[in-house]
Amino acid sequence: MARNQQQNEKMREDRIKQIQAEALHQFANKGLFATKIRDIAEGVGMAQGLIYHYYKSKEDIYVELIKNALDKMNAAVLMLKETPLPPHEKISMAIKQMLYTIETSEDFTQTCRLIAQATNSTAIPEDAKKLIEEKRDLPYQELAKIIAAGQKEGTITAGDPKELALVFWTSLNGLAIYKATRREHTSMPDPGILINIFLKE
Amino acid sequence: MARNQQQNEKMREDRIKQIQAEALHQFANKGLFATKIRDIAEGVGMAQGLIYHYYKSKEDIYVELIKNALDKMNAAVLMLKETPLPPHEKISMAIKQMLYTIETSEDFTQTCRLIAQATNSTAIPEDAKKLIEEKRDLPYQELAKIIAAGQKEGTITAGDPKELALVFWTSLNGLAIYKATRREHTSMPDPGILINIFLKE
DNA sequence: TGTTTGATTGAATTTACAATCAATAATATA
DNA sequence: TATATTATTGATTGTAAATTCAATCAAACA
Repeated sequence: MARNQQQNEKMREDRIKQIQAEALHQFANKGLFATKIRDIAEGVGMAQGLIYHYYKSKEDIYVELIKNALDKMNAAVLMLKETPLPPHEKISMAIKQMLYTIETSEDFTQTCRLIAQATNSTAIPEDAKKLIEEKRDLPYQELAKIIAAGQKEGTITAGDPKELALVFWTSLNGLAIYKATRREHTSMPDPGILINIFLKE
Repeated sequence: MARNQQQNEKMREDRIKQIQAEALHQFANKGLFATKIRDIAEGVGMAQGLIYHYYKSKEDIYVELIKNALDKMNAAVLMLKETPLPPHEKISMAIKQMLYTIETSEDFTQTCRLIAQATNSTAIPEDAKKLIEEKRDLPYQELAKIIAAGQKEGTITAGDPKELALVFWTSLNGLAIYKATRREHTSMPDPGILINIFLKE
């Protein structure tokens, strides 16, 4: 009836991955509205029309990327949560890890950029808004829990855990965004600076 | 030859201020491309065509707003520089001041948002890119100088002044952006958390 | 070999919007 | 009052871009 099922699906998935990769790159750099379907198609090396064989619309691609980005971020936070380390070591590990990843992974900084753009604009698809609404608070919440646990142990600085978590996440996020726009010219600060905010010496 | 010069110019300036205020609001919320000239015109309560009596193009409005935003930000930093206080007090004053302004001034958070969006997109007018290139480094540089001076006096934490300045500015910026998208629901952290990063006790 | 299914193309269609423009209104000055 | 000047409107124009579509291609399988 049809060509080999597995091959077919593999091809389809490959194409979709290509489109996603190119779209992430374009959306992260230029945003939803300045990115043209033609740009994405050209980037992948296919005709514009073919994009619509795989996605219903530009917005659909965008929404899927937003979902993936938020999920990836939250998965990382949940992994941190599950790591069998005392709270203060979780915090210092997370800081080092994130700074290193910002430094080395363009994919990661672009993901941060995509989320930042979406979070800071009211002109995004309804579905994207819902996803952000649902998912953006998890990092703050989980970090606040870790911080509170560390405070009980006496290893983490005093202060409202939610406020500390807010500073933690916005700082690292801010650094990722900063880095994204100056790849070559900058490097991340010493993790010690940030670790100092949270750990008692 | 013409109607009273002063009155004419006053009217013109008022109109321009109206357009700027509305455009800042729209651009900050939706970005350059999602904002339509009609949106701005409707917001001010004028016909679309009239916008073009005051500005050559949508991009021109945008570039002017970017310029104003960067200049405002830099003026604040230069004022801090000139303030007759020892370095560590400048830093703690700046932190308190910025957190308070974020909390109370929507105009300020929107200005931060506008700059953030522009900085994070490659799809902005050439002129805007140039302005950003020229002007965005001043806060980092001036803060680094203040920090270095405080370190000499022994009142500010050790560490590369540039790195500390980077953390300072990205953190506060990150908080402004965060606040912009959640006006009612959040308040800023205790300034002490941030002050702790920079001052020796 | 012929049929079916999915991949692919690029031209055609449609829509949305920036920018222009001709016409009108309001006011100042001569 | 007549003229000049600027403000204002909203319809018109031109363009760019999203989406659709008819046609072709390639591979599997009967």
